[in-house]
Amino acid sequence: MEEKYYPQEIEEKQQARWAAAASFKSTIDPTKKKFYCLEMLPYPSGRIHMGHVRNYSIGDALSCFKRMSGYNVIHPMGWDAFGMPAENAAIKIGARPDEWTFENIASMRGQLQRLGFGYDWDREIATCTPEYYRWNQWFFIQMWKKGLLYRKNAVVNWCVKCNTSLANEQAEGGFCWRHEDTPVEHRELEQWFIRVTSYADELLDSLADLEGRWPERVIAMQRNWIGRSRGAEIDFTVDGEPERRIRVFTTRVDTIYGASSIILAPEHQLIEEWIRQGAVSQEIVDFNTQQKALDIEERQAEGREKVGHFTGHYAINPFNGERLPVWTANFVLTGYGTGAIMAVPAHDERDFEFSVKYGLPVTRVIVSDGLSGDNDEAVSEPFTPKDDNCHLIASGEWTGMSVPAAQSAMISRAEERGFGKAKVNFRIRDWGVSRQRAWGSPLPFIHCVKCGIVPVPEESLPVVLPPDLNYRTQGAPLAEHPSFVNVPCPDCGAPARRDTDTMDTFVDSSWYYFRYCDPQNDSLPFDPQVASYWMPVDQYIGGIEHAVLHLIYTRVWAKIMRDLGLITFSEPVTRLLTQGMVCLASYRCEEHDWLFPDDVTNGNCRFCQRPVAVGRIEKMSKSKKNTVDPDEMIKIYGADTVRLFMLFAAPPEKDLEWSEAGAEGSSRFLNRVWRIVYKWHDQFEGAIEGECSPAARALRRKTHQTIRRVTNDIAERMNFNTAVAGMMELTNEVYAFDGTLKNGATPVDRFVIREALEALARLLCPFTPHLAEALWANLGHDQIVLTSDWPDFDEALAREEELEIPIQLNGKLVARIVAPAEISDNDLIGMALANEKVIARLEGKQIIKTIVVPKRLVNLVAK
RNA sequence: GCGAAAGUGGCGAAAUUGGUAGACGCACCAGACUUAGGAUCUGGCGCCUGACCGGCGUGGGGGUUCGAGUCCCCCCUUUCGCACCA
Repeated sequence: MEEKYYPQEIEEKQQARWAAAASFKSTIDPTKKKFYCLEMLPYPSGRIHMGHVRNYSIGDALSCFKRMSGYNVIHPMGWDAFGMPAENAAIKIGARPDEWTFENIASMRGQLQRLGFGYDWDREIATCTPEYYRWNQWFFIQMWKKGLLYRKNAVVNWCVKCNTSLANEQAEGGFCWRHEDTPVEHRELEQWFIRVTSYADELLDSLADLEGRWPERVIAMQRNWIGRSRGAEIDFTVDGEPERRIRVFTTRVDTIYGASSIILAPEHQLIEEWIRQGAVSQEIVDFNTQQKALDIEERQAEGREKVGHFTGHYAINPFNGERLPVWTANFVLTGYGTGAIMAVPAHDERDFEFSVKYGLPVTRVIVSDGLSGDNDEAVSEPFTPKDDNCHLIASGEWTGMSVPAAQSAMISRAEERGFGKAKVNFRIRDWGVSRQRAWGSPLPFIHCVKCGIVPVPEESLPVVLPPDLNYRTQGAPLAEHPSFVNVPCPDCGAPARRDTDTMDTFVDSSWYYFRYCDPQNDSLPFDPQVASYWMPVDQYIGGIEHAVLHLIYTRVWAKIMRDLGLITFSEPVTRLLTQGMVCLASYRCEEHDWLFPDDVTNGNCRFCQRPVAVGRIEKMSKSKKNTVDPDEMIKIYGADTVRLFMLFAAPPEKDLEWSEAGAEGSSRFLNRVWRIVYKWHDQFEGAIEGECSPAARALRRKTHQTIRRVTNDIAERMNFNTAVAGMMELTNEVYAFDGTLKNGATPVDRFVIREALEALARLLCPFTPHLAEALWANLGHDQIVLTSDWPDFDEALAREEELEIPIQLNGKLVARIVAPAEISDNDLIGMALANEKVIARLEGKQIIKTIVVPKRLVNLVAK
């Protein structure tokens, strides 16, 4: 054994041993319980960053622990390999996207291997290979046949930087998800859509099953995103044109007697029609033109003023025959509900604001129970509770009914009379999956003038992306590739055109982890039998940023696969952990923007000498110039230290601040472990279990307690940070015991030390696998420790013999006494009462009550 | 504005069921070893009080309890998500 710890040497050597032994290869074994541990696959940008290191350190620690605990673990890795950066490289430097991508994959795979993560590389996939995207195409054809995929002309979100359309999830808040400073535009395009809305109810309802297993935050975000609201659609006829109806959506049909106007979105088709017919004033025409010209950002600007105009038309309230003015206004959204609302100013904040501004009447129709309520007094603010402690007033025959009762009764009436019906609306939309990019999965469809849209026959899949595309063109590279575009129609043989869009890359990541189960299959995306062994994923680990992107799409995809008969379950991910970000302080100069730490001297900008705002601690990012390169840290400290720090510095779901001093602390600990193992590794001859000295017994106890604690911290809570703290304590105890052996160690002492060090080596496996492996070998073992058993502990040896028991007087600590662990309550009280401090403090007082919590404390209540 | 989470030493954090607040680590201080140490080992380290004794202490205020970081109510702050969704 080397006297000093040389991490780089050890790491290379142990990685070679694992590779030679195929330590992380997984195969189906029906006799063993499986555990599928999955981390979100990276985009092959070229370099891994600290966020990846953290993500994968967590996953690897758990995988290793589960493997050692007897599970048949599958722990795969792959590449989300389609996407914009490769295409940009093609445009900027003339690279071939496939070559560029595979080079990046090779270098990142090397980085992951140097970190020693235990992946089964035989299962590796890259989503840009025809062997993979072929199955995207296959899925699309199955969905098309089932009506789950369709094509329509639609107004879509368009990012000018990506130069493509985006799904709603990718344009949240009006900005592109990849370019947070770029507002999306509206464009009208013919697009492919996946019918996500037909799963909306199920997506929402089964979130309840994920509670306790998925982070509350993610569940809340998905609930909000799906956004189900139950209400009714009610038809108002246009006054004077009884055949023409305006359908509104409302969740508060009970307030309909308080409606004082009907408001249409500027894009509403009736407005368009009236404009065509010249049935509205020039004012309305101008307003309409102006509103439609605004982009999403402008329309959503904070505090935007509500603006509207009276159209000159009226509509009839079907419940009471009242004649209501029809307006058009900017705050009514075209994409939600019917694009038309009934405004009830007394019971809706937006309607109130609008109606007050334009002098529309405000009529109360709901009041709290116990109040009579009338409309003699002006309404000063809207009253919006929806609970059943309110009832209706001034509402004809419905007056006096509770809100929920009125809602169902009024919907029934509308249904009877044919002017309305119950209706559930969702915020979530169908998933727009067309992308006007070339580096993506081609769509397996052919457009024929005679036959329409014809799917490519399954036996001719995959539709391969041509390797010789010209990316440096104004137009679409795929459309400019004649032999790709011009194909005969599979049905009639006439000349036809291939679809030249590609799929959203979120399609690739929606099902990639199913492919890991059966990565070579060339007749199906995966064998259902094989998937039924490994799936669902037991633990998924990744960033929160995918809460309503990937994590919704992948739930949808599983339900689609279930309906295609490929799987029998509906939720693909049993447990989800969203790890915190890796952060570092950032620096910003008002003139030179973000600065590297090296460009800040004495708090001033190196370029302009202006004082630098010592920025907030922010997520590491290139644009903020606060990144730390994992490779450099590995060179300095070794992979084990970097991994240990990632797990020790904070609990996994919390943000973590990278700290060089903290990394040094982790390194110091590993060196400390190494040194004590070095000191003892050849001292175990004649070691024998036997009667221990008190100090030796204490160390044994600590060893067994530590095994118990580390096991529990990982298995029950995934609190790797406290597990590490436990191992540090054990190490400290070994040093303390070592310090007591000035006069030499007995054979029993040697046994106890070996037991502690072997336990430590095995407990370290999930955290610092290379070091653990090297220690294990140096302790005289031939087999690979990472694939050996997790240590057991002996409850009897872990049990404390004596306990320090705090004595409280009226809940305040007055003394601590040391008592045998198994002492009776009465004896413990006796010891407490005999304590000097207790006697002094009790003087002149009477004990009223005594509380004993066995093994924890004694509380004397006295007056 | 709505929703969610969080607030504990100089710092990162522990405290698993209401039961010794601050484990473990960083930084700092002292001692030992040493030619030297930014190595290593040992000790100290919430605040006030010179030490003891004692008092205070988990964002602030109230409450429940023998006992509250933990449970309940009100308030403040921060972070995150949503943001005209009728």
